[in-house]
Amino acid sequence: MPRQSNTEERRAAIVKALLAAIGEHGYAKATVQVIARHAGLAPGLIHYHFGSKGEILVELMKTMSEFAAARYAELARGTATPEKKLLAYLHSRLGKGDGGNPEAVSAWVMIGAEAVRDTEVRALFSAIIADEIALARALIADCLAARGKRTRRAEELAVALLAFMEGAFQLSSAAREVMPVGYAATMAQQLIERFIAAEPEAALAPLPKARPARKP
Amino acid sequence: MPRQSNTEERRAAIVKALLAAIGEHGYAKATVQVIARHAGLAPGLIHYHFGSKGEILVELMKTMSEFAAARYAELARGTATPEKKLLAYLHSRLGKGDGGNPEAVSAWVMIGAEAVRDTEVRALFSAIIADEIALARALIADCLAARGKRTRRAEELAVALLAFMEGAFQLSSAAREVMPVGYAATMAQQLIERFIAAEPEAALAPLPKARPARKP
Amino acid sequence: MPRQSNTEERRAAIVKALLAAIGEHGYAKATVQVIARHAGLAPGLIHYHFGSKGEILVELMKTMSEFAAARYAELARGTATPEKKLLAYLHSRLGKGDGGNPEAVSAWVMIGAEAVRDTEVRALFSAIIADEIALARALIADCLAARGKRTRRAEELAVALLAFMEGAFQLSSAAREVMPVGYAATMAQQLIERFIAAEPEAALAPLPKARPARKP
Amino acid sequence: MPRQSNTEERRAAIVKALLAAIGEHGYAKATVQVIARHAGLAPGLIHYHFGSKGEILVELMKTMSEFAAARYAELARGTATPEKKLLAYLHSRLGKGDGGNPEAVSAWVMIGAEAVRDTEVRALFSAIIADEIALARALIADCLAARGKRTRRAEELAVALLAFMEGAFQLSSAAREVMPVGYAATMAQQLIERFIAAEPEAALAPLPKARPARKP
DNA sequence: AATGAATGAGCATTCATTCAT
DNA sequence: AATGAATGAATGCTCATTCAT
Repeated sequence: MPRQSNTEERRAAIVKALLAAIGEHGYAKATVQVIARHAGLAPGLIHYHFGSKGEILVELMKTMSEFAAARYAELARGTATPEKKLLAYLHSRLGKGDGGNPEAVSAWVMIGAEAVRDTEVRALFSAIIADEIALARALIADCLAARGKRTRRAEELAVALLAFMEGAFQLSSAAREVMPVGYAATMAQQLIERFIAAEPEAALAPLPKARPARKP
Repeated sequence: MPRQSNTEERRAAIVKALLAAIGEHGYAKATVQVIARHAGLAPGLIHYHFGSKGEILVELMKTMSEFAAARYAELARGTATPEKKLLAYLHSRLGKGDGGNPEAVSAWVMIGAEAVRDTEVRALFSAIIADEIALARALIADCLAARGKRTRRAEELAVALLAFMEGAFQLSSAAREVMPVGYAATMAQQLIERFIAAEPEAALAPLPKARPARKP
Repeated sequence: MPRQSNTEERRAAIVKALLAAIGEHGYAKATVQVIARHAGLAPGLIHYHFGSKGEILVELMKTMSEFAAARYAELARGTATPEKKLLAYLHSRLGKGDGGNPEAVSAWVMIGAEAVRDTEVRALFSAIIADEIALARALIADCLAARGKRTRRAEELAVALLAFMEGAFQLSSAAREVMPVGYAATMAQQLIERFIAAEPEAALAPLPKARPARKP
Repeated sequence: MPRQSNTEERRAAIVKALLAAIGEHGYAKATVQVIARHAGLAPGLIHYHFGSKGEILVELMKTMSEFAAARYAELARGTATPEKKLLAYLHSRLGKGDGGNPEAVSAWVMIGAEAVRDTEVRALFSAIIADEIALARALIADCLAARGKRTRRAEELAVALLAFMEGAFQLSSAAREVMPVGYAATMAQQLIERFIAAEPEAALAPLPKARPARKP
C-alpha cells in the first residue's frame, strides 16, 4: 500500500520558511534549525527534501521570480495602453499588498547581498535581474514608441529603473525611516516618466542616419 | 620615556583589513582570523583593540562615511555653480578612482544587507544615509533655486537619487554583467537632471532668493 | 489461500545489496538508503526484514561463507588426489570467476576491518576463519600424508596459508598496483608447496610415540 | 613578547591520539571528539592544528612508516650477513615490543580497510606498501645472491611476504584466537626461508645475457 | 508487506572570544 | 602590546531507526 508523496508541499513549506527566516535575520542567520522551526518540522527533515541549504535558496529565488511574473501578468491583464502596462509593472514590483510585503522585500535585499559573494546565487540573481530588465525594456520601449519617441535608449532606462527599485528595496529595509515602501512606487513612476519625456522624437524617415534628430 | 601608544594606527589597520576582507567574501566570511591576516597581525590582537567584531564594522562605516565626505569636499573645492557642486557629489560617490573602488562598493552592499538584520548597524547605516540625503537635498535645492524652480520636492528627489545610487552599487556587485560601474555616474546625472527639469518654476513671491541666478 | 511470504527472497536480495554496497564504498558508506536502492526496495522495508543493519552484515558473512564452501565442493568434486583437492581449494578462494569477483574480495576486506572493532562481527569472523583453517589443515595434512611427510605442523601451515590469502585480498583491494588478483593463486600454490616440501618425512612406524626422537 | 609555538608537539599528540582511537574502534568511530578526549584537548583545538580529520590520518600513516623504517634501521645496525638483515626486517615488522604493539597493528588493519575506499588514503597506503616491497625485495635478493641463487623472482617473493604480513596483522586483530602476534614472525621467517631455498641456482657466468639459453 | 516521510542523535568543521605567556 | 593556542557553542549535514498510512 504505497504512501502518497507530500514532497512538493513540504518543499514549498520549507521554501516559505526560508523566506520568513531570511527576512527576519538574513541568510547566514537562517540556520537549518531556524528554518525547520519556522516550518514546524524536524531539522533532519529539511535535508530529506533538499540536498543542501543552498538548494532551498535557489528554489526560493525561483519562486519569488515566478511570483513576481504572475503578479505582473495579473495586474496587466485587461490593460490596453503601454502606459498602463508599465504602471502595472511598477505596482507589481513596488506596490503594497501581497506581493510587496516587507518580509519578501527584506529577503530580497539579503539575497542580493548573498549574491555578491556566492557564485551560484549570483548567477541566478543576475539571470533574474536580466529578465526583469528585458521586461522593463520592452514596456519602456512600447511607451516610447507610443509617444513617437525613439526607443534606442530603452535598455539604459530599464537598467536605471531596476537600479532605483533595488535601491528602494534596500533603503526601505535598512534605512526604514527615510524610504517608506509605498513611496517608492510613486517615485519610480515619476522617474520613468521624466526619462521618457526627455527622450527625443523618433526620426520620421526609415533612414535615421540621413537627418538623425536635428531640428532647426 | 614610556613607549608611545600605537593603538590608533592599529585600529585603523584593522578597520582597513575588515574592508578588504568584506569586499572579498562578505561580512560573514570575514572572520577574525581573516581580518588579522589581512592586517598582518595576530588574531588575539584584534580583541585587544576592539571589544568585538561588530565594533570594527561600526568603525569601518564611520571611516567610509568620513572618507566620502572628504572626497566630496575635495572635488567640490573651487567649483562655483550649484550644478558643478552636484556633479562633484555624483562623481565623489559613483566615479571611478580611489573612492569608487569595487572593494569599497562591494563592502558597502554587504554592510547594507547587514544593516537589515543588526539593529546597531542599521542605526548607523540609517544615520549615514540620512546625512547623505541631507547633503544631496541641499545640493539639489541649490540647483533648483539657481534655475528658478521651486525647491519643495528637493528632499524627495534626494531620496530617489540615493535609492538609485544604492541600487547601482548593488547591481554592479551582484549582477556585474548588467550594470557597469562607470555607467552609474552618467545615469545618475541624467536622472537628477530630468527630475530637476521637470519641476515647476518657483512662485514669484517676495523672497529674494527666488531669483538668485535667474537668466532671461 | 493466503499470500505466500516472500521474506526469504527479500532477505536474500537485501544481503546481496549490502554486498554490492560494501564493495563499492565500504561498510560505513553502505547506508540503509544505499542498500535499499541497490535492492530496489523502500528504505523502510529493510528494517521490516532485519532488526538492524548489523544483522544484515552477519547474514552476509554467513552467505559468503556458505558460498565459499559450495564453491570448493563443486571444484573438488571428481578430484581424486589430495594435491588436486588442495588445488581446488586454492582456486575456490583465489581464482577468478564468479567466486573471485573483486566486489566480494573488497567486501571481505571491509568485513575483516569491521571485525576488529565490532564484537559480534569479530566472533563470526573468527568462526569462519577457524572453519577455513580446519578445512585447509585437513587438506594439507592429507597432502603431507600422501607424500609420507609428518602431519604435525599442518595446522600451522594452514594458518600461514590463510594469513597469506587474507593479506592478498587486502593488497589486491587497497594497493591494487602491487598485487594483481590472479597472481595470488599462483603464489599461494607455491607457498604451500614449499612448506609441504620442507616438512620432514613421517616416522615409519604407525606408532609415533614409540620412537619419538628417532635419529637416523 | 611572542609566545612560543607548541604546534609540533600538539600535532604529534593528536596523531598519537588518533592511533589510539583507531586501534580501539576503527577510523570511522575515531571521531574528533574521541581523538580530542584521548589527547586531553578541547575538540576545537584539533582543527586548529589540522585542517581536517583526513590530514591527521595521513600524518599518522607517515609517522608509522617512518617509525617502521627507523625500527628496522636500529635492529639491522651492526648485522653483517644478508640473512641477519632479513631477520632484522621481519622482527622490526612482526616482533613484539614497542614496534609490534597491538594498538599499532590494529590501527594498521583499519587503515588498510580505509584505503580500500578512500582515494587519498589508498594512494599513500600503496606508496608505503611499495616502499616495503622494495626494501623486502632488496633484502631477499641479497640473501638469494649470497647463496648463489638467481634473484629474478625476488620481487614476487617480496610481494608474497608482504601479503603474509598484512594478513597476519589482520588475523591477529580480527581473529585473535587463531593467530598470536608473536607466532607470525616465526612463520614469516620460515616462509621466506622455504621460498629462497626453492629457488634454483644462478647461472655461473657473470654475464647472464651473454649466454641466455645455455644448457649444460 | 510495503511505503517513504519523520525523528533526533551524532558528525566534521567553523569561529568569536578568552587567556596564559 | 602582542602572541597564538585554547575553548566551546554553533552550523550544515548524515544516517539508523521509527512510524503512520
